[in-house]
Amino acid sequence: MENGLSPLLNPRKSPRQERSIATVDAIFEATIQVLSSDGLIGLNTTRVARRAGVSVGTLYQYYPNKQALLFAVLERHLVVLAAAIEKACDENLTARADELAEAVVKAYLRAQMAQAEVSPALYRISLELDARALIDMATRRSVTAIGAALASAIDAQYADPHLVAQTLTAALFGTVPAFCHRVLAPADGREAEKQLTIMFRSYLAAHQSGVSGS
Amino acid sequence: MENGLSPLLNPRKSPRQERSIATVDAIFEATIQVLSSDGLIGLNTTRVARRAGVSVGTLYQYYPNKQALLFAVLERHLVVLAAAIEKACDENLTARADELAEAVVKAYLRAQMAQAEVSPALYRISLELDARALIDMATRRSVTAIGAALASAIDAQYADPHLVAQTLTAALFGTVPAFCHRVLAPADGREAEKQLTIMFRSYLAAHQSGVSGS
Amino acid sequence: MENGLSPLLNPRKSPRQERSIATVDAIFEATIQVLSSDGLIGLNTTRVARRAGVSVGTLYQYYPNKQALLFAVLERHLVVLAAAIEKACDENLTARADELAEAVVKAYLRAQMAQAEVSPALYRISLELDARALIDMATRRSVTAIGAALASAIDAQYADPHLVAQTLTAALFGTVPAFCHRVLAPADGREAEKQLTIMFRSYLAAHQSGVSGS
Amino acid sequence: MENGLSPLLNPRKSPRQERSIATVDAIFEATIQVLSSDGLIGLNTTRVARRAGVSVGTLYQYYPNKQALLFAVLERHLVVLAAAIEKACDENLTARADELAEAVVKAYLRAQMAQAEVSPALYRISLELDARALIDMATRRSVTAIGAALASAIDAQYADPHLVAQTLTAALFGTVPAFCHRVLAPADGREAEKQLTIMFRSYLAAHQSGVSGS
DNA sequence: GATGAATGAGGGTTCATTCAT
DNA sequence: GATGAATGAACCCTCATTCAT
Repeated sequence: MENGLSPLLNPRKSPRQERSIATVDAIFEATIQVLSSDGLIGLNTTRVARRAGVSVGTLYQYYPNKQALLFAVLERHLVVLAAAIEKACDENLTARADELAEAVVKAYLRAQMAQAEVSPALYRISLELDARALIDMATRRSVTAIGAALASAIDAQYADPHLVAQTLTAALFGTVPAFCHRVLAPADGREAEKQLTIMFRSYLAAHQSGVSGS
Repeated sequence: MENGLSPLLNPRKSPRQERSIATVDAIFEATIQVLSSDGLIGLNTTRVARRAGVSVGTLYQYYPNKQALLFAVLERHLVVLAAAIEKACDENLTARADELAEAVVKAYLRAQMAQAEVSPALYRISLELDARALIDMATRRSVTAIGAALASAIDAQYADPHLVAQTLTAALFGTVPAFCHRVLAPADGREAEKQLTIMFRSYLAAHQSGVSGS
Repeated sequence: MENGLSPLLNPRKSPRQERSIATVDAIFEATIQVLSSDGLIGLNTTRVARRAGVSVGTLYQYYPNKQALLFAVLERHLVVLAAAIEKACDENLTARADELAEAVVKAYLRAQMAQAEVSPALYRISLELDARALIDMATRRSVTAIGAALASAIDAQYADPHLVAQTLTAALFGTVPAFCHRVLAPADGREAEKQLTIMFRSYLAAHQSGVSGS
Repeated sequence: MENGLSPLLNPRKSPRQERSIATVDAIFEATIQVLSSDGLIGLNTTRVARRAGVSVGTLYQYYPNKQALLFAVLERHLVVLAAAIEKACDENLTARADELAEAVVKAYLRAQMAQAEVSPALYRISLELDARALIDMATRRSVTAIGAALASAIDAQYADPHLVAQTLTAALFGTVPAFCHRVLAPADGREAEKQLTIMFRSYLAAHQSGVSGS
């Protein structure tokens, strides 16, 4: 919240506020569009404003600076991802570990795909200075949710569910973008999902039986 | 610490050439330093030149433009990573799958750690336009090496070693940076290595026995 | 002193547009001044902007690059010249050839003199790459106008009025600058006009009688 | 001479001097070649040196700076033109005026054509600061030579042969380049020569009969 | 004398941000 | 509140010229 602006959460609004909100949204969407079509490098405030159908001045009335714009977009992206993982975990609180693995992988990938347009550009942003806080937020939520689900899994005990959750989160937030960026060339989404699911399932299984390598 | 520029590998060199090589190297190292300390956004040719102790003009005598500078750094990084993986695979061509998994994870992480200074910044570069080719090169080498090692593994058959190799490569090139960037906060390198090894081993084991999920 | 930029001829304009127009004109005039005082080599966008009393950024809001600036100035110069010749021809469509010669020479010289400040510098521009199109435009207009006037001249027939028109145009656009640039040192404008008129008249007379040399 | 350097005239030379002369010539020719192929804008000292097969340092040993290089080329060009005109005049000292006209036009055009490669670029140079002196030299020689020839022409008296000579010189040095630069599109050299000759002849004839316009 | 690596001032251009209207 | 013209610092890059070797 302190990082930039997140004006997306006010419940009640006056007519004037409604217009404001429409404007904020227009700018927000324009940012995503410009990001998709021109990339991070091609994104500048003038372009965003034009695409949003407002003037630069107006843009600066709602977002204090360019970073805030990008942070807002990145934030929503990460919030959506985190929420998807949380939902999958909540729905599998008392499921078997392999069902959990499948659910989490599917949820994450579905959320990613839904925002496929922007995500490449967003990864650029997220690596820029100070997005740390946002990413921490998202991964923390993911780790917490997965950890809780593991702790309550019906079929197994984990020595360190937090550690396992961290690993899965890292693999999720790390590997998937790698898949996306055609590291895995022929990998249509389905195949990626399948392989990741296998990997997660077997990793969880390994931890259940207490194997701890090296 | 070779030299980072292809056409400079001649064995005999005049004093003048030596000076050139020293300069190229200085610029190359300065790029890494500036990247580490100021980030990709804070990197500009003037700063790099100053840090290298040369003038901008000199910089442009050896690198045609700013991108070339960044590419050179990224290229060396990726080449080192790919070579490390290849070496690990070669040395485990007739080993068991779990030994291979351990070796590859270890090799990759060691190589990463050795270049820890730069790697955060490099991931920024690699997401910029046109680094595609370099990344393709590195991942292709990784996939090929791992695939070959799997095909010749002593203890198992894989229905699709290439696919498995691709997945591991993606997990490697994707997850590890995520680990690095404190997705996994308390994860010291050791722990990351341990968990990744477990994950890889179990994933390979899953494929050996023919489990294919979903 | 119109405005030098095509899309600004709208009759009604807001205060903001007026400011814009004033700015464009200021930049345009500044370009001419800098060209006159510092020459083509000494002209740079910073200097032009400063002389116009605006910032470089503003300059680039109205002219996409330095060339565009120079082209705008050159274009207006050539348009004025071409218009002057056309007017002289139109007014002498049914005159005698010697009257036409006199009128054309006088019109061209008058137009030149009126812009004497810039013309030296402009000839530098016109020799740079891609001014071809502008010069073609101007000479084409001149050739067409003179050709038409010759074809309708009351006292003579020309075997090839187009060729004659081309020659006169070349002599006009070529010789006069040479005069200007003190090839003809003591030649005040009057004398140049007189001699050129004689030359054109006699050249036309030679063609009337069908003499075709060599 | 004072403008830059003209090291082309030393009659006797030691072996060392011979090598020097070879170098100077190589640089000189390289300048012309670069001028022809890359234009004035594309000409820089490094390129010239490379084309000459020497180092920049060497170039600067023979020419104090870039201007000197260009001046040398321009000077030779103008010297050749002036010499051609002088020769034509000398050979027609006691000829008829129309023969003189023809001879001068032909001589000038021949000389131009012989250097056609460079002349476009040279006109760019000649318009840059301080080529004034060189151009004055050439035109003065032309005016003097033509003036003398007119004064001794067998068939006519001229009230002011100097003025006539100046006009012809201006037309020559001015119109011809205009012809060259396709003001006169279909004008192959022959046609240009023919028309110019007609123009000069008739102009001279007009002056013979004492017509003085306006 | 010859070399070419090094210099660095200077040029063109961009763009985040401001502020008068 | 909205506008968009104006700003100017900062960036990338070039090239005439120098000088240690």
